[in-house]
Amino acid sequence: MAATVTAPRKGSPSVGSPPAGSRAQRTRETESRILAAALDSFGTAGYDATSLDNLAAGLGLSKQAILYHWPSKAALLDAVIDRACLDLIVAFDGVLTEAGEGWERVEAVVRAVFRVALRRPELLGFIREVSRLGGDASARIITDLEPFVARARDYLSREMEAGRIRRCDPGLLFVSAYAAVLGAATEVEVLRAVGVEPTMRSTVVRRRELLAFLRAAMVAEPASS
Amino acid sequence: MAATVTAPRKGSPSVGSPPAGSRAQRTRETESRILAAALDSFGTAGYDATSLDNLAAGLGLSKQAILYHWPSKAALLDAVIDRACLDLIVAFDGVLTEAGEGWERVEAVVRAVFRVALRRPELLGFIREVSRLGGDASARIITDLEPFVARARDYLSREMEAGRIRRCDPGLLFVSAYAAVLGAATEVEVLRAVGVEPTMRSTVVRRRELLAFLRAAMVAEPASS
DNA sequence: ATGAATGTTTACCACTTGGTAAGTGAATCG
DNA sequence: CGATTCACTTACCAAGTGGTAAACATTCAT
Repeated sequence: MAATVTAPRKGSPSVGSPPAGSRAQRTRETESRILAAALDSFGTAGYDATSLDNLAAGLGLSKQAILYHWPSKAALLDAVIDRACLDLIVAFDGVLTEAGEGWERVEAVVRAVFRVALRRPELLGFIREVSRLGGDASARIITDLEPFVARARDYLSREMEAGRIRRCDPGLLFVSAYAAVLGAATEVEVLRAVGVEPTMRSTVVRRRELLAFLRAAMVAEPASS
Repeated sequence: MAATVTAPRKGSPSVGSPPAGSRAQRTRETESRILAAALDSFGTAGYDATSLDNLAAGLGLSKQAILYHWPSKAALLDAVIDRACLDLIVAFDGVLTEAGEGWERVEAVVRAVFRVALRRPELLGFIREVSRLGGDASARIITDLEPFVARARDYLSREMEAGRIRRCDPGLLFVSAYAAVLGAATEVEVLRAVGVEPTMRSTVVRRRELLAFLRAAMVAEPASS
């Protein structure tokens, strides 16, 4: 654009100039940047409120650069869904495989959710947004997260079997817990409504409160503090 | 809706011919119809995905008819918010004033929420949508529902005082319960994900399950079956 | 009846939307 | 080296978007 770069050799600090790696590598990186920006915007502003033009401008690209990598906005959404689900699985995989049994593990998962809610709020917002959009998008996210959900349900079933968690329909228990956790982690507006400013400090309190709530609701034997 | 009006002169078969009442009355009715349609569309399709043209067309009006009653789409949203909050307060007022003490009353509220979720799903969807939009809209809904929320919080405080409900921060307990209830009532996509088809029958089971969940989480003394 | 207020429509506008077509400069490959 | 593929841009479009202006019909007050 500005400089007369004939021999990039030495990474000129301007944007887009320095060819960092192989072509395929740079392409992948561009796609990754687009996906990250789209995930952010979809998850915060919403899908409808996100225009390809704005998205591209924020990345220093033109809209057609995006449409080169994906044929349509809907296709981009699909790609973002896959990416978001991958991120989620990565974020939770550790907690789901390690972590102890019974309540301990549930607590670890809740802590993981709050960690994600703090560090990457757009990710949870995006899940909400997609399930709001319905249709193909919802179907896709369900498919993507199916193994994940299955593990959670199986885990709950086993814990019930072992008598460590109150016996009930594991699917419905999962929904209740999911709703409570995601809500407590993301519904900042509601928090404001009840007079709780969502600061970092209050988040800690909120998490503790939610854990007590969940513990009381899920654990089988009455837990004497 | 069709016949028996005074003398529509020649009843042109087109819509909107029969003048039902006084002018002011008909105006109010038109505004009410617009608000109802907007609430429905905002609550299901979403605010951004709802165009004034479509909205008007669905009512047999033109877009400008809407813009006559409210100066902008944002102003219409405000009006819809007020209306939705009014509907909510009406729907819950009975349960909040009548209904017994302690757990009994919580249960009555949860039943009311599920009733609303079944009969008027768009209403709860709209609340979600507005809190997602943030900004002025969220502020308005918070203001509108403030007395409502205050009553709920006060109630929880009193019940804790009386030892009927587990002692904790009433605001945070409210959030947890709110998230769990609204989620269980509205997150049909998540339900599908865990293999629960949201039929009328399963809704009953879901409500019972949620009540058990909430009861375990909230009630102070260990409730023997 | 007459004139004003009211509710609504047609016409129009500037702007944005997702998407297409064609062109361009650089990296890659024969 | 030359040809080609690749990643991307500029130019453009038809279909909407919320919103304005003005004309029109009906109802109300006088």
